[in-house]
Amino acid sequence: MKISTKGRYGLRAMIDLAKYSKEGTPVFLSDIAKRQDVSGKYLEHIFGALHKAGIVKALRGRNGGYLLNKQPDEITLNEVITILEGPCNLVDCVSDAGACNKAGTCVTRDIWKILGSKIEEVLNSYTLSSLVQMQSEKTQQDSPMYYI
Amino acid sequence: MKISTKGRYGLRAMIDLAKYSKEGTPVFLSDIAKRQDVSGKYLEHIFGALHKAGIVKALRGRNGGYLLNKQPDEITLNEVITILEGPCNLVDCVSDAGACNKAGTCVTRDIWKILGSKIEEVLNSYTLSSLVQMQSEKTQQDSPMYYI
DNA sequence: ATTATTCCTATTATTGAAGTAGGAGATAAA
DNA sequence: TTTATCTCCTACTTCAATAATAGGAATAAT
Ligand code: FES
Ligand code: FES
Repeated sequence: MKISTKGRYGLRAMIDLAKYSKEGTPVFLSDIAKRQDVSGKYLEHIFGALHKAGIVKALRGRNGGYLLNKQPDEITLNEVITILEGPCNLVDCVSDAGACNKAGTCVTRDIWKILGSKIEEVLNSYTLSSLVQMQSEKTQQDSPMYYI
Repeated sequence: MKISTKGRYGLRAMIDLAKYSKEGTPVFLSDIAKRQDVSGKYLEHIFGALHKAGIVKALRGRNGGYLLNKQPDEITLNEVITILEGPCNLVDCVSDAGACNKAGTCVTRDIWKILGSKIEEVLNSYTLSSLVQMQSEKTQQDSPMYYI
């Protein structure tokens, strides 16, 4: 039960994008890759998926780059994670009853359902903008503050 | 983000064990395997782990088998799943800060922490006995009831 | 025309999951 | 005592997914 690098890198990249794309200025993938310390070539794949899902907008050609396609406070973590990791069914039979025999009477299936919806609930309670804010608060605490 | 067969089969087997081991009578692995429709050889592996973790007791030799080592209402799903799937850290850096660079300032790490503890919370709220009861209620509903 | 970007399709290497196989050790029944 | 029936242990195999890398086509500003 692990989140893959696709989900991890992708989420970090989306937060990065939310932070750095101000006023419609597209952000280079290479810059995100550098800041987040991940392979640029690999990030291309991830943004391919994000783009296909319509959550980011791409500007091609020189000085192109990526933009969020919605306001940062309208993009939940659940949306991002679902795109990159798939719907959070902990087991296949949750969405496809045919995946297990006896799915009708299996009580563990009910548990996996409950657990999956709990996870979605948590992921739905955070947006990109809330994460950006959390991050700025966090780094503010780390660096010294000067009051006049 | 999936539960492996080890966790799925293992949990179902533990529920089966809780249901069929009455009054200290050990249950054959082969019977569990038959009822749950999984490979007996594979179940041996799973019960190896469960036994090593001390959650089940084994009686060797002819007419041997397995028993729960605690009362069914004292065994939480979290305990079982943790043994079989490992602690539910969605990413490695949650338990080992060295796994990611910048773990100190990474805000997604906080999210994975929160999510992990939420999952544990849910899994801790169910025990083997509660699942056995859920199952008996479920099968009762499915079959017709006759009142006198 | 050149340069810098996204986009698209393969390819590879490594790992983990899922299960098999064969036999050793233990114990009760015959 | 022998035999049948269990758990236990180690090794092996097979398959699919992950995590990248690679090379170039399309696009658009300079
Ligand atoms: S129905 Fe899929 S695990 Fe029980
Ligand atoms: S510290 Fe591990 S994902 Fe950020």
